[in-house]
Amino acid sequence: MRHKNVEIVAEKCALQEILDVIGGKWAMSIIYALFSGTRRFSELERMIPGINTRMLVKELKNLTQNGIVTRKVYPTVPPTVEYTLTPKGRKLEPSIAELYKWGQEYVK
Amino acid sequence: MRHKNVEIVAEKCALQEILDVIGGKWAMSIIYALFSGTRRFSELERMIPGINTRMLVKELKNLTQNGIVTRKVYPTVPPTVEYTLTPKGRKLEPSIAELYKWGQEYVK
DNA sequence: CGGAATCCCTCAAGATACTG
DNA sequence: CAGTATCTTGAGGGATTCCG
Repeated sequence: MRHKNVEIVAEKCALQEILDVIGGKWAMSIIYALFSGTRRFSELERMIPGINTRMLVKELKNLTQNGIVTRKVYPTVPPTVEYTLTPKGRKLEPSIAELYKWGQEYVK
Repeated sequence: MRHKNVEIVAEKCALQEILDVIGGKWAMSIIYALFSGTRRFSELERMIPGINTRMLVKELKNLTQNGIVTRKVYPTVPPTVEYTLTPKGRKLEPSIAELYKWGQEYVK
């Protein structure tokens, strides 16, 4: 008999927070795009094929509220808005980079 | 000017495969539970609070089809079914472990 | 024990048009 | 340019019952 005691894993808190951040369909793509540095809204839109305005806005708002990215507005005309990863967000880099590596190794 | 060229990131293939595997609400919990070794269906059910039968079945089927876990049936009465990570699945360990660490560091 | 089969429902995600 | 504002759809997920 290999497993006498079944330990409880995946207590809600940690898992939920993680999935709230990277669980969305586009969150990882956005974070990944921001690894390369600060980006404007339209840059992100062009870097991530298939995303639409509404989803980009929504995810960026979510990431901002979760303390993953910061949003900086320049009062220009037309408006300029820049998004940057926070330290908390940058700490996701190793994990996400690893996941991408895994994906590339195992896709077909 | 910091970013002359906007590189395209997050091509669909890699990202889609990754999210098909760990994007589901319970996938990460299941994979995480299997890091500790082979588990029976009912063990997983007890290790992951909040999951229900249907979702566990569904995710395990998904993970099996994606080559993340293997399913072994023993013709006993009552039936015994064991789930184990494949090498491909075990290669997710570093990334997911990192994510959990991140979650624990940054939850509240 | 390890599922399969139903029913039900919310909400994530898409498309599109409009605006300061 | 960087977003709102609507409308719509389908799939993800939950609860429950039944079965070999």
